[in-house]
Amino acid sequence: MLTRALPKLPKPKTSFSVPPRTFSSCTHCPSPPQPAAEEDANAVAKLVLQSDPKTLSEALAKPTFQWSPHLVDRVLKLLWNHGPKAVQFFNALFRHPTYVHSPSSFDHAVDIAARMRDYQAAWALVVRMRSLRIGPTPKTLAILAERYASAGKAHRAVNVFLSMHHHGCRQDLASFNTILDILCKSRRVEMAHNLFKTFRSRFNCDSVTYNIIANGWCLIKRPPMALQVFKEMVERGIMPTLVTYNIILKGYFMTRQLNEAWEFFLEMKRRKCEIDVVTYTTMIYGFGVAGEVKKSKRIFDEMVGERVVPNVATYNALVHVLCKKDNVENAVLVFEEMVVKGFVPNSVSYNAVIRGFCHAGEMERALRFMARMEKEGCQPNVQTYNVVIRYLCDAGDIEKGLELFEKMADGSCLPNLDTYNVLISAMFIRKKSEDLMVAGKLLLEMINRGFLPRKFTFNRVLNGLVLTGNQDFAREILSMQSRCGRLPRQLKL
DNA sequence: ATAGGGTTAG
Repeated sequence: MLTRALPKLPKPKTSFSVPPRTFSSCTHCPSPPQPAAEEDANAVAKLVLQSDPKTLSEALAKPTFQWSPHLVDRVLKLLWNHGPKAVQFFNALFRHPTYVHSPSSFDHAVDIAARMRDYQAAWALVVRMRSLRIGPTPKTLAILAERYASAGKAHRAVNVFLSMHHHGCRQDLASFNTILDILCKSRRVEMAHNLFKTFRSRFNCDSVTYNIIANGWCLIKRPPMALQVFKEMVERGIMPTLVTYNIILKGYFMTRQLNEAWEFFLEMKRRKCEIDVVTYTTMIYGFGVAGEVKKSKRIFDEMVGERVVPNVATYNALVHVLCKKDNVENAVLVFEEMVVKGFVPNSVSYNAVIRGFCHAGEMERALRFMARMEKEGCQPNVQTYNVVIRYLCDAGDIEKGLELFEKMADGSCLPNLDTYNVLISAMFIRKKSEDLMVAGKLLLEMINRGFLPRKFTFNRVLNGLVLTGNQDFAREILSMQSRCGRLPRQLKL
């Protein structure tokens, strides 16, 4: 029996439960940040995208702009997918006669520079924060560590943590938990576990620490290791929480151990856990994705019967499952039910339905749903565009895909790495010389925007250009590739 | 930015 394999555990401490916020995000009552700020940010982003870097400082110094940390942060977020422009904007404001950057804007700038792997620029900003005596904060260093980890430089991430005190930050339990989480989320769980074992006596590790490590093992599909962490936690007198249980539960689903997940869920009930909306959402999603849609729906009903109130994430899980394993029409019914009950769908909800339509080959309905999304005040995001563009191209409507892509250029939703990859792949469908020229153009454009194409993408485009007789353009891309630090492969031109 | 549930695809 599985339950016998579970360590003997005390009844978990239940996390503090927040009352459901069904109507708190009503569309008629906009949240605090002034609606005007959003339009200002869009206007500034557009201006930055269009202007010559040399005259940008002057333009930004004009009294038309009321600079505030919030506005600067908004603009940086809009320019997120155009790193060089974002950095230009941030630097140009240094020359403003009165405005001084806030720590949070610095953090965004550090993030953007580090994401482009310009660590020198990122550290220069850290130094500048220090001389202005506004940082770096532990968050700044966490951002840097995260960028190192996701660039495959986990050791440098650890070094950032180990040398925190050199930057005027305290090494405490919170920063320790953060670095462990960063390592785990970039799948360096073994390294996280080792760091944990090395330093656990120095910090008063808590349930959060153990939960982070347990979650890490689940992420790389090793629930047995998570259970071991669980056991060790109990042995050391740290009470598991509902979060711990929810982590293990999801771990079983990730390894497709449905029976174990079900048994674990029953065990949670037996141990009188106060099963919450996260537990139920995990169950609904887990069974649904595994194809057990009826069980998903039954669990949804059970939740309601138990007076656990679903939220948008719960509905999103169900909508996703119905799109994938049932059919879009039923997903739409659940979506409408959610709306009727007063829940405000978010971009995840809309994207799930849009993907459902795309998958069912209903491109017109997907596009109409996208328009509805916009009308209801939920701006289509880059994921929305990526899905629709991908399916339009797959369906052979490459012109329409390109058209949508052009629409993104105005700055309200700039294309990201995935968008470029999707579109470049689409340029191979028709095997037309002109399409390959477009692919080459897109490749150069993405590099100019701070994205580093994979070697695979370079090779594919190079091959395509050579095969269609565009040798000159291929040469240009090859030289760009070597400037990007990617080894140019042998190619006869 | 100290932990858990919805954004990927056959």
